[in-house]
Amino acid sequence: MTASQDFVLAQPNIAKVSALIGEPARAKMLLALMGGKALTATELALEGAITSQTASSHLAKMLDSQLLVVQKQGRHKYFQLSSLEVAELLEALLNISAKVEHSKVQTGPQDPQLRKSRICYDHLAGELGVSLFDSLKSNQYITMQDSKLSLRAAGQDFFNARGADLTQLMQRRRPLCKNCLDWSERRHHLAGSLGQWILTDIMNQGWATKALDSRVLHFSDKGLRQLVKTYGLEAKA
Amino acid sequence: MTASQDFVLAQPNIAKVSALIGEPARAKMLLALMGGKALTATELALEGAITSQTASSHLAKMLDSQLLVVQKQGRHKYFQLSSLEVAELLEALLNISAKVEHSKVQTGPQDPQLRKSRICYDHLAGELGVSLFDSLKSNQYITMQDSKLSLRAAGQDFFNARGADLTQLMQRRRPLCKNCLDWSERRHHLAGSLGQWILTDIMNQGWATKALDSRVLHFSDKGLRQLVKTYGLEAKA
DNA sequence: TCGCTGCTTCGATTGCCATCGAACTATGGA
DNA sequence: TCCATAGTTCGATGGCAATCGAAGCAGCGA
Repeated sequence: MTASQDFVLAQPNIAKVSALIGEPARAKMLLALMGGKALTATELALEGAITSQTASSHLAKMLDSQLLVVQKQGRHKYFQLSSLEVAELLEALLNISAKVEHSKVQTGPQDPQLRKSRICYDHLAGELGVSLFDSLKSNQYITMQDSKLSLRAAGQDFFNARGADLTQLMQRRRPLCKNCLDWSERRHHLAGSLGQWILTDIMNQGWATKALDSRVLHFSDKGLRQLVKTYGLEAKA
Repeated sequence: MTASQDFVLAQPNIAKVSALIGEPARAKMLLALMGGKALTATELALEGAITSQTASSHLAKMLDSQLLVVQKQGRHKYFQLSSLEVAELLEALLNISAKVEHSKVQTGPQDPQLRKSRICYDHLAGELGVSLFDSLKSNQYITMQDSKLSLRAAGQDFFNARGADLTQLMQRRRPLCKNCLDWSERRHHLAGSLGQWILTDIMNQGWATKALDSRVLHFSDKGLRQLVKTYGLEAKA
């Protein structure tokens, strides 16, 4: 054998991972897991609209290639995305796909709930997510330069006053503020550890509840008013 | 028909795009295009190790879903990735795939050339890319906070002196400095419009030439010395 | 002990799609 | 005008992988 033959092309095999996501049933399961909540095999089978046998086979494959992780609890198995990177990969795919489909004369109607406010793995997305981000910017709490975000002094005061432990948030490896392109709105919303804190806070305050079966976030009337008041959201045109 | 039925689940179809990339021959073609250069249908067929008929069918599909764009020149067709976003998606896939394969006992040897220095769509990657980035940081030309990069005054002077038109670079929509995780090194290198400028400069100075058939960048001895001297790279351990 | 439910394994079926040979069109050069 | 090359279209083939029924295993409660 020649040495040069041995050294031909050793790129990571992106086809394998991509083919996994490329199967419709698996894609549906993965998107369901973008809600951030761990789901059982049966729930995921429902999401994928397939029988539990088929789902079992799919889930085994996704575990094997480490897209998912699993926790066993009694006779249930709870699946989750294995890492933030997987969520980010899915987000990148959502964006490209949304763009492609948009240019091809919009077909079906968008789910208005999903469009209004949804969970993007661990932070708030959709119309409300975008408005909130706009508001933070117009208050100069957060400024953007070259698509990089900074939390200004006023913003630090604001979030400290709301009870966020910014020093602790900053110590994490992931950035404090990060923008995340929204596939339904084609504008940015706030990700990063601060984005995560805001969503947690919304839940803790009881302003909204997660839908059981999707990524939709349901705000109560009161919760929505509180959100608008707290962050000074613009009323929607 | 009930209204609620109409509104069920209207997420972008990520499976379609992902399935496209999930086919090995197509994946190879896309990775070849990560070199940034436009390639003809025949060249891409070679990359994918398939006949031109098959390649034609694949290319038509990728054009249709707007992963690629094409320019006709006489009897040749030159294909390119359609946007920076597609390149970023591929990069995300490379990273996840590299991580997965790494955890499964490294199989084949990595191509040492590819590992040393390669083109990542429009900027320099591989060992040299990482060293260069490290050097820019240790000189305080660029600083990192929360994984966000800033070009400091000293760095602005440095690049201005090298003939970069920073004001023009900053006016583009994409960020000036952006870090990009390197799948072979598992560390960051410099992307963004400045990263692009550096690669262009390397080529203009004649320090390196693109390999005809891959993403590998070949530095001449002299070019490499110049690069090391100019950017003050550390000698490799 | 029994039965219910969550999940997995096995095997047979099915349908899709990548593949290539052959034949075709189009461009450019001699 | 004729030939070589780039790319496409068509049709037949083959292989792979998703699917589900049936059967099995494993917790859990009564």
